[in-house]
Amino acid sequence: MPADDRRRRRATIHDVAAEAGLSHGTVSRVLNSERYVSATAQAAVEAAIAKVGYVRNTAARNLKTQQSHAIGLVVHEPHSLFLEDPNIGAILLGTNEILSNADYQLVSLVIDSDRDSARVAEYLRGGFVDGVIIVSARSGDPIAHAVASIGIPAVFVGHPPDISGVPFVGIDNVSAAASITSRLIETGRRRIGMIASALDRDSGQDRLSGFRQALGARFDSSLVVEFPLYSYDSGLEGMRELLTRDPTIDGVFAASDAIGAGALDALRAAGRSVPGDVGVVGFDDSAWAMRCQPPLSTVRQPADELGRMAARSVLAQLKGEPDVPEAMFLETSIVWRDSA
Amino acid sequence: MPADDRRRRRATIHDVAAEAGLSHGTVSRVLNSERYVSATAQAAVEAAIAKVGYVRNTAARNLKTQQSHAIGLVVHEPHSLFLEDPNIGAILLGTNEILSNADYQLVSLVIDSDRDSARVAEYLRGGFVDGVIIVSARSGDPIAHAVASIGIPAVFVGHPPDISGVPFVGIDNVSAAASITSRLIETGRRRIGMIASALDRDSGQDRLSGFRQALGARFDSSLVVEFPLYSYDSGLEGMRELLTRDPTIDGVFAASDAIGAGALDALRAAGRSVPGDVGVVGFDDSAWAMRCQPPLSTVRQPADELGRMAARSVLAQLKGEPDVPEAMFLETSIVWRDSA
DNA sequence: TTGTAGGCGTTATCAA
DNA sequence: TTGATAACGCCTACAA
Repeated sequence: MPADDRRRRRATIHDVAAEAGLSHGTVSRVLNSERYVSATAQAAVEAAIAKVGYVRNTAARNLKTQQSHAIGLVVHEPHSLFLEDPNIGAILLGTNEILSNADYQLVSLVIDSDRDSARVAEYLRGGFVDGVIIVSARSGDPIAHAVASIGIPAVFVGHPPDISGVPFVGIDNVSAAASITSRLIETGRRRIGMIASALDRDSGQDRLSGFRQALGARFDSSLVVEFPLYSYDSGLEGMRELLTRDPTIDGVFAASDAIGAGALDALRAAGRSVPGDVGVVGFDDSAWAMRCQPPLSTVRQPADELGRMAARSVLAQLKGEPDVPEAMFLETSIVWRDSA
Repeated sequence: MPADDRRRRRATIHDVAAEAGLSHGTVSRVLNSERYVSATAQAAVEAAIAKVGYVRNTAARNLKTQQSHAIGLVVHEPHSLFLEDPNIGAILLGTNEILSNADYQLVSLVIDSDRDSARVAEYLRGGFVDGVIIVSARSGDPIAHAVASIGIPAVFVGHPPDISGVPFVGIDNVSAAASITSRLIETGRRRIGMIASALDRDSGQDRLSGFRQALGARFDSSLVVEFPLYSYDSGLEGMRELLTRDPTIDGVFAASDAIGAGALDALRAAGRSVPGDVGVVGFDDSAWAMRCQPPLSTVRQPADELGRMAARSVLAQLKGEPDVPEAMFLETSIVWRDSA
């Protein structure tokens, strides 16, 4: 193929207009499928577009319309967890699906430091995106507050405890946690502990609440250990600690599957059998759960659908739809495997 | 906060100019840190920018400069694997780090179907990105060919066997595979098989070549099974097949850790001990490897650095640097754990 | 060293 | 139903 082909100027609306023998105004109307275009004009324009290989110049469109046609996905998570957390990937994919069908571009913004935080806040303020989806915000999260104050269309996937007025989608962590804890009780466990985590987020708080609620009077705060991150290491260390506090412990609710996997390994190292000596349950139904020995009983959360809902919500806000619901909960279910 | 604050028009270069008592030409020069700006002007402009809260309008800039200041990251991988493959996330993070420091926006483009393929090709052709990084392309990949023909600055992370002339970064899969296979031999395994995968990619092909090369005359093609995907299920099924073909098999090279994890589970189900009866090694040093029972000996590949290198390469091409190397290899190392 | 003016490719208003 | 025409905010010759 000839080298000069590569550098050929991109076709504009004017080229299309010339080719079709019409004005660029008409071409623009066809492009935006407005009313008042004759069938003849329509056909001529379409043919011309194909002929000259026209594709719309986004920069020009964005400049004129004052919109970026992009939506930001803010993930506030240390890099290592970004890779480990199965929900984030699924949310990303679900979001991307809806957005790209609606001709919006998804821009991922990963925050891993305070510097990133400032950079992203500036980015949002700069109008680089028309809307924003915020995943796993914590209380006191600067981005969450920036968003609330900028007044840009936004939606939280899981909401930070200290913000209101911004729509969010999520699951009912309290009842899901209560429900899986109950089954630990029903299978006869007497001394049930929890490895709690991410208490600066609603998910972390609510899972702890649900646990407490299910146990009622039998709740024993000395059987709860807390860690900042939903990670394997938290599970490893947490389980060791729990074993020290009460060697007779026979049931554990891990706040995430990664934690559950760590707990399982700590238990094995301590010579306890699962589910024989100790029953363990997790949360997420991530790849972790399937891979553990034994496979983990856990709560399944529809992360991809969460992403889709979030995307639909921003889109609705962008279109100025009147009744965008502020809270949307999706159903969870329990997957019963071998660990309890 | 007053509601009208939210809708206040964004400051432009003109506002800054007015505030600073200069022309917008000068302001623009400061913004682009050009020569010929007096220290006085510089200071005045900077103060004015802070005062009016100016942030540059990307659309206008892009329209004028005919550049998008965005780089596409094309990931050609089914959604399910996108979530499982640890390398992809790490590549993404590495890429993002370099790009955002250089004031470029990373746009992730996930391809999961032929329709996506066409959409993305169109996207690239449309000038939505100034350059593109392509991960895990296969031979015959339409995107890879589109990129080559469009002539847009590009780089492959791992290169498709049938394209040349486009720079790529990668690891030496052949020698890494040969090296880990050798250690299987050195530890006394006699009947060594391989669960190969992704033979339509250089990584898959090369790992098989390395395996074959290490075994030399002892290579036995009946001990090689092939699967399209680097997945846990491939490992499960592949190991079962291998066991059927030769029950005396005592060594296995899994083309990825996910495959290795599957193989381990199949072995356990078949009542074989690892590393007692059978030695197993993987590839990637992903989270899978650590979590297996027993932990997997494997090849460590620096995925994040691969991402950084790729990003630097497109940036260099964009700047028109003369000697952008066409092939860049990064070192791998072997992580010896318990599975062999 | 600074100011002025023109145009990047759209969309959108207004006449025709 | 269509065609002119004027912005959108910025960069960049060129003139001063």
